[in-house]
Amino acid sequence: MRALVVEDEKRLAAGLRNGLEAEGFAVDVALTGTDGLWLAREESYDAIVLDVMLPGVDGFDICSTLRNERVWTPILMLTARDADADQVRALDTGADDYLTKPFSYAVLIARLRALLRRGAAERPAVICAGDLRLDPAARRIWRGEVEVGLTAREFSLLEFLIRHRGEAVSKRTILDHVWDYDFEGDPNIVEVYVRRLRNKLDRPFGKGSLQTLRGSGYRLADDGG
Amino acid sequence: MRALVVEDEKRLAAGLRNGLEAEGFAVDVALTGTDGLWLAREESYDAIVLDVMLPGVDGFDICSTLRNERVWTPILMLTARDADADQVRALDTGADDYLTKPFSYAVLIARLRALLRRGAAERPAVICAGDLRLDPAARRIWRGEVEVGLTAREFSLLEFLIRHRGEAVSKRTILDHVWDYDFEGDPNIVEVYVRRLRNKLDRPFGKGSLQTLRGSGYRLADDGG
DNA sequence: GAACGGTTTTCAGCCCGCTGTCAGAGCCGT
DNA sequence: ACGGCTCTGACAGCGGGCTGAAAACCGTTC
Repeated sequence: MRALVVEDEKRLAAGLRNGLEAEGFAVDVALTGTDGLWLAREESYDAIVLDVMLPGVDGFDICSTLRNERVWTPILMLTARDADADQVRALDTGADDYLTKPFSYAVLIARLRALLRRGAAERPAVICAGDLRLDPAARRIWRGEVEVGLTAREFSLLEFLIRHRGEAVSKRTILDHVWDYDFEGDPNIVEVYVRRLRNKLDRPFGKGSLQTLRGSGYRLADDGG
Repeated sequence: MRALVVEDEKRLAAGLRNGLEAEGFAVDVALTGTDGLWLAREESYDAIVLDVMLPGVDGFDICSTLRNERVWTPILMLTARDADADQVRALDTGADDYLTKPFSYAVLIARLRALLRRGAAERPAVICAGDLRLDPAARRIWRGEVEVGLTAREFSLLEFLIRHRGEAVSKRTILDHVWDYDFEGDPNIVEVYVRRLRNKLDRPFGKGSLQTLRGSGYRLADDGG
């Protein structure tokens, strides 16, 4: 379990590191908001403990930035005791829980564990193949930073392919999974829809992620093209 | 301070009543899960102590039912020592803390006081999606600064959507949650109500937060439009 | 009980765009 | 050059969703 602590008070930061490490976490500490944001983006943590009061980029900024970038790592915010508004704002900007200072480590750990348990299950992960991103819950697709609109059938097909990225999938398999399993129409429909996906996801971006394996089906490149 | 104790072992129930009353709590005791749930709903407590092992409706059921009904009274669950899974499940179903049997009254009281301190303020009073705000307790809605009046059904629908903001929700799911789960009328009703929400919340403000995902349902933009 | 305002549900018609089909051209391995 | 896949553009039908209105329902008031 890796945790990131973003906290500018050095004493508190050190205390948190010790407390969490004693509980078996691997801990990184960032002393500024900028560093914190950078680490949160670059590394992959199971949880983030975030002080709201930071010089420069504050906790709210970091939190909303991460959420905007679709980073769903569980975030526990540390707020000042008397600032009620902070707590509302913490949850609004996308934090999963908050703790008012001062707090005991026992409580912190308990909350963090609760978050971790909910954590991942909460929202099904977005699936990526290179710079192709698919959010199953929201039913949204991005190629790099631009969102691409797909119809229901196009979405199902892409979802199937991206879940099997890097694998060869036969036309028959696709028909069974994306169309009704008893579909008895023209298998050419798959070619038609592959083409539609290419037109929306590959051609405009100069990519070639959706490969034809003549005689044995199709494959979505696992690096997204 | 009013506390509810839900516990079927009479000796333990009596002990808890004495211990808590000695600490200045006004205590109600329920000996069955059904009674406990009923009391928790009807009365207003500052804390609930809930045994997981109950004949009939058990502690988990009570807890999740209450949370679903948006009753956020702090809940302390009493679990069996060796059942690790119970403790996880306790927190997952929405309990705020748990205690393994056997326990000392001193610890119970201490934990309970800790819960009370965090207490009700814990849960966000309002849910937001961008500049769309919903106050579940007060049953009020604002778009930006202006309050919008909704009927009961409109409110339920919006509440459901805003709790799933950013996610695609199918018409069937909506029917199950906003209408009776066994609703057998015309699903067109959802379209009708979506339209009413749009007329009240989007159109007058030049927004388009309530999107149609043809073939797969609706989605409330998580930035509110 | 009758009248009434508001809410909820049903209904029928319309529209648009998704879906699946097809025929012809293109491509590839043999 | 040939035969089988695959690609491509066009097209017609269908059905999902939208809309306005009317009917059923429900709680209130007289």
